Amino acid sequence: MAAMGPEDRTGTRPDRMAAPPLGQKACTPTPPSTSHSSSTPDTPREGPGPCWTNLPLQILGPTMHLCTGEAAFSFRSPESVEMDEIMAAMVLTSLSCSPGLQSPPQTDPGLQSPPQKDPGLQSPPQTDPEPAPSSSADMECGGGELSDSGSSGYWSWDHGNVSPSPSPSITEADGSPDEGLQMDLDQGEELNAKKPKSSFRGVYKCLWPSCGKVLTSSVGIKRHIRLLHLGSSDQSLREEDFYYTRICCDAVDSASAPAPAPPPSQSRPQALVQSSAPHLSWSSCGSPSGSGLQIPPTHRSRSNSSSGPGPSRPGPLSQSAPGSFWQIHSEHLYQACSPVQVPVPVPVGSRSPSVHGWSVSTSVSCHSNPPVTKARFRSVSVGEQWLQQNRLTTVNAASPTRNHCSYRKARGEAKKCRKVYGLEQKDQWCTACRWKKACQRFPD
DNA sequence: TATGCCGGGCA
DNA sequence: TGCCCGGCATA
Ligand SMILES: [Zn+2]
Repeated sequence: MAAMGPEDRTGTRPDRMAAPPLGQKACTPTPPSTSHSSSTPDTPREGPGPCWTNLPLQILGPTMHLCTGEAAFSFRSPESVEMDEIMAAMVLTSLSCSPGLQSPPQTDPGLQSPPQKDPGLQSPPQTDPEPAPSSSADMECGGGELSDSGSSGYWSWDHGNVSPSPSPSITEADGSPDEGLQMDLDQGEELNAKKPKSSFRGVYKCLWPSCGKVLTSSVGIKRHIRLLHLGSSDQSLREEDFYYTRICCDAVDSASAPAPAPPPSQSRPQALVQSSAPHLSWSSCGSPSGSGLQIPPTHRSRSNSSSGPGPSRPGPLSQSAPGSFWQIHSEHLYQACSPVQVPVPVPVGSRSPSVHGWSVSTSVSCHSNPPVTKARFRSVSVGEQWLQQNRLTTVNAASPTRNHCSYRKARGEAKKCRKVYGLEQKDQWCTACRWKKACQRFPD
């Protein structure tokens, strides 16, 4: 599944991606993933200019983001920044959802220019809405890093959330995942509730931190945001867009799926994500989790809220866990058998390996003492000896610790009486051999 | 299949 | 306790 997820998405994405020429959308998705992979250093590959900007942002911090491309933004006055944000938001909204929603006047130009839009968006708006959540989200997705992306995702929501819906919005679909993540993080409940609704296909979700309200109409959601969250202010009018997301069935599904995954990711997942694909970003998160492979065995402690996801993760865990299990098993094994001395592996019970170890410790040593010569001298005594020794050995072995390990010694290479003398000369055999016991004359 | 032995039974 | 053998594991 997991694997599929990412790929599929990528596959699907292309269309979408292509559709929105804007770097934005493309960016949103990618950044997260990349960010994960290369935490800081990498400057993203330059392909999608804007997108990459996000990366730096994460690292730098909310305000900084702008920068990748242009430090200038950082310097800007808050107001200007806000303006930018608004602009960006407008553009995004227009692109993603409905051109009609708000006519972003010139936004378009601004948007297209990759550098600006990201920066603008992220800086101000973010802080308000979901500072904390984003972080949490990050955690889940795959690594702390993601969280940053999450924040970016925040923004992404604009583009991203998009609903696959019929036409235009397609591009947005990419972004949707982000939202899903955040949402999950912040409000897992809400998501659940929403999903059903989302099934519709075009649902607008309120992104306000504590609010998960879902409305079917953009107007309604805006109204909701404006009235309940923003209050009535000039900015509020425009920022509404920032606080709601459009969700499509697809988006929802994907989002839901991924959500679980994220938790597991943490350390390794990132790698996966990266490898998998840039676009994956969120979706990738899901997939990775799905793949689960690596994940985080030990650390995952925080799987976040993810009480649920954690368990699901077994996949990954399983692997990681497996490792631990292995050790455990091995240890147990040793305990069981080795207690005595020889490291001979438990398996011994069955066969060969044990030979050296235990033979040495127990029986063999004993026999070695009584030189062959003696044995030859007389069989009778030998018989007794054999019995005694045999008993002794058993006793020693048994009492001490290893009961089990009643392994059979592996057959020694040395020729025994039987072989040496053959059936014909059975008389020549040592008593033990005659009795079908361990040969004393030719001990291993 | 032959060999080596354990485990068990019998006297 | 001594002797023998069934049966298993291994080569
Ligand atoms: Zn012998």
